[in-house]
Amino acid sequence: MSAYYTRNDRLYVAVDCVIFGLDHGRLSLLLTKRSFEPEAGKWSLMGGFVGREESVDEAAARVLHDLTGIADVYMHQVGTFGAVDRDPGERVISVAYSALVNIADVDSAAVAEHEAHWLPLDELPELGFDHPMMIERALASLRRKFAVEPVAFRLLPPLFTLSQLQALYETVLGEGIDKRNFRKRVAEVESVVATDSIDKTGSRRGARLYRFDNDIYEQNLRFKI
Amino acid sequence: MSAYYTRNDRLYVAVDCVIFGLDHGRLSLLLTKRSFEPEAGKWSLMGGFVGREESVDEAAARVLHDLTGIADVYMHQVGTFGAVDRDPGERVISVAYSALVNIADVDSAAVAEHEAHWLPLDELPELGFDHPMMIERALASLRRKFAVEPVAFRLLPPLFTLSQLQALYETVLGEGIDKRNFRKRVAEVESVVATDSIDKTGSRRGARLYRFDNDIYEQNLRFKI
DNA sequence: TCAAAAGTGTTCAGGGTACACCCATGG
DNA sequence: CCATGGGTGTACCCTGAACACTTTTGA
Repeated sequence: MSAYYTRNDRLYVAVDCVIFGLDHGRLSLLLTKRSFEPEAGKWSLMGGFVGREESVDEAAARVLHDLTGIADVYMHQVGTFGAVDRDPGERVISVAYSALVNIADVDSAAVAEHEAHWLPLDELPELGFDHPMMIERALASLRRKFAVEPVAFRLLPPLFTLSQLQALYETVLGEGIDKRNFRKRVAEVESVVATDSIDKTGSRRGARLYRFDNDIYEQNLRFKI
Repeated sequence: MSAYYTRNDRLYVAVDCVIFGLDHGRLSLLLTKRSFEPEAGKWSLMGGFVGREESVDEAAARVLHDLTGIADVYMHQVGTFGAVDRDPGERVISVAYSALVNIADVDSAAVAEHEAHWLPLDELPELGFDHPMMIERALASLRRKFAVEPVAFRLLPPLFTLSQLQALYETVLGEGIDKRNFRKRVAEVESVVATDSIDKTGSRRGARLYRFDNDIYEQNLRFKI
């Protein structure tokens, strides 16, 4: 360990996870009720400190894994929040991450242990710290991603109906979509493939189930270059 | 000062600035040759540590101001780089910022004092740390911004020709643009206004000078809502 | 007079959007 | 038999891309 930098300050660095999931068709966040100071009693994003021996990305993955039991989750940085007074207790800089999970994969015991709950985005409670800002930014970047990458399928179960897919797009993009135009577009995407299964839970008639094929998606990507 | 977090590690937090400028028509970066360890002798982005009493954004603005003498520069976060071994000397987490400046505004004395130089993007020297990755990410986000916001004008002098503007777009987007189509598009943008001045330095015939009117831009924005 | 950059319109194709009705089934 | 969600095709418009020649003037 060298002394190049000894004149400078060391600061606490934390990560906070904005965890998106689709709960009964509603876009939701996994939030916990804080049981300790500061901001005890308020809802907040799940967070943790970055240790000396782990990268920031690793810290985020660790926090998410502790809470949900899932590894290898799709995460990306939303931004770093570094206002001097953002944490009333101490000077803490936080790197916010956004994560997309399929709710069925979540270990409900781990979630219960942390007193975490899925709360729909359009009915969020009051949140502590600068977490509302983080969520806003995460949502904005989610919208952008939706327009470019096939991230929707990370929120959906392996088999899904086109109505579920459309509803998800409508929620995230915040606007209605014409059913025929939507299906026309999906039909042109080879990586969304029809299966032989039918979902009978959503309607009397039953709806065909589709799956997302990542191999096909990546092949088509390569082809474009 | 409380003791909520005393069990956790404190880390050095730095900022690094990817400073874009247009030098003789070429998109360039302001880089310095490091005179001290670690990575002494290599070129690097201009950086500095975040102090306990300043926000991360403030630290970035301070570093940029020290080097260029400019305040109120357009900056935004590119991302946080937190690999454990990214700095060979110590554990340092760095938040990269991108800045767009008009080269004429730069205080050349301050720049010289820091042994900084404008180096064209397509002829970059070997850089230390993970700075190449930061530059790559900054460039990607610059391209995205160019497609959405009128950021080009932050790199150009107050008066510019359409050829200069087109050349800048071509450099940043990395592809040629048809002159007539480009001018047609610009003509539809009310915030780019023709002036009565003519630039005689670039051609025998002379080219009309244009300016960007931010008020008009913002009025049109409001109108769209 | 000529080199060098400035400036100027039209045509066409493809993608995006608007729009309304029949189908299958369980209760 | 009917309520409920599933599923399907067409016409039009508008944006984006391709494309080449004339103008001005300093040297």
